[in-house]
Amino acid sequence: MKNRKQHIYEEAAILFREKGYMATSMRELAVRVGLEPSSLYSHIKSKEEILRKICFDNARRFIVGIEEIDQNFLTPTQKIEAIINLHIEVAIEDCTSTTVFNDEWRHLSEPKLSEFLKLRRLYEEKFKRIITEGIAKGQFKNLKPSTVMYTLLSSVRWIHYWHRPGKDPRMPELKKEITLMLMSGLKVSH
Amino acid sequence: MKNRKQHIYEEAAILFREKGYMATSMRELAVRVGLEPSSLYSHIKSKEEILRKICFDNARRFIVGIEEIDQNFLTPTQKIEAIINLHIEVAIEDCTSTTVFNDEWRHLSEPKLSEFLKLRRLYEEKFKRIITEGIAKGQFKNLKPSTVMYTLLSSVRWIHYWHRPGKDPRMPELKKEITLMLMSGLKVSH
DNA sequence: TTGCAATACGAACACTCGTTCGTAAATTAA
DNA sequence: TTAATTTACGAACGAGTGTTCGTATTGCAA
Repeated sequence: MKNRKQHIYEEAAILFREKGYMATSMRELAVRVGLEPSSLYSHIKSKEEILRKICFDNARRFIVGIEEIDQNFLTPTQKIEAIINLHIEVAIEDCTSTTVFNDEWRHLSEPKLSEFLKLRRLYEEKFKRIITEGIAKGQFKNLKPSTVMYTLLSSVRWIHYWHRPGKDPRMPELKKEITLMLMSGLKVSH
Repeated sequence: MKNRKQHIYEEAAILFREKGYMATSMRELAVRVGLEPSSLYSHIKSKEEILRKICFDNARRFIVGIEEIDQNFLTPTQKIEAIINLHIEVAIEDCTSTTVFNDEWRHLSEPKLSEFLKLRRLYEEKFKRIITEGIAKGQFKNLKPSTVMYTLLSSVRWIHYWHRPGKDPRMPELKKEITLMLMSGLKVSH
């Protein structure tokens, strides 16, 4: 039983995904980890601490991701394509915590909730700036940037939901198809 | 205070949307309705009954909607466009119950849960059949129908989340932009 | 081996949950 | 009016919640 702490986080992410944060009890989590409920608290401070870690780890991941993409010398088209691929990759590789990150963050309590929303707004601003640039350069259709962004961000959110953990050989194909569809919806038609 | 029952359903939908089904207590709902907790049970049988009504009313609405669209003499392109518009309209017109329908159905208990999932599968089959037809007729890109469907269904799901109840004059524009973006991602490029 | 820190446990606490029940008030029908 | 039905209430029940605490047990360094 090496690294119990991480084991707890992983099983919690699975449970939070399966039943939601609120419907998951610490007693249930304890069973999955193979401990008594009280023993969990030798490793973690609270239930919400688990949620916090999952949410902020994911937030950081996406912010680092978009910053790396943004500082490369790429066209707006290439940047958006890279961002879409980032979302697909994370959703497939770590679908449990992606679900939690997407759907359970609202159960964070203040002040962590505001902190999380601030990070998300930061990410969205970067995203929108790239879209605006693409429109200005005539590469993208002239649509409201926030509409484009929300539509793109939403459209990949079924993956983590439908995807089962484990390797799937059809992943590269899936990625290609989604990217093709979304990008040709975004780019100007000639 | 006419029609208390409906008032309860409406306030419940708002609360379920705000905090989620699990995080909403009957005592909280009672405050919103202006009753004591126990008095709620003069009108409803249980908390889950409320969730059931919201989920199945919405399911029916979409199934009726897609059937009406499907039996008209329309091209696959026109049908998918109509379905996308249906989703956008419902999301804007009744964003509270749409949120519940989308995110809280999993808290239904058996056998209602299976019943709900059966309805959803029915809807998805109809949806996929139209996509398959569109591909066969050379109107749509040759992509996996389920990938197309999930991407389309997901991509409109930010609306009910972001939209605030009440009339919004920018709605027709929003609808046009989303439809344009999604349809040009779906259709073959010439 | 001894000593110390990390880990595990059982019991229990304070609280919230959805719901029930007997009864009183309000509304409607006669 | 009276009689019957619907609606509202306060109190309470039983179950489940996250968490704490004192105390064992374990694993590891000296």
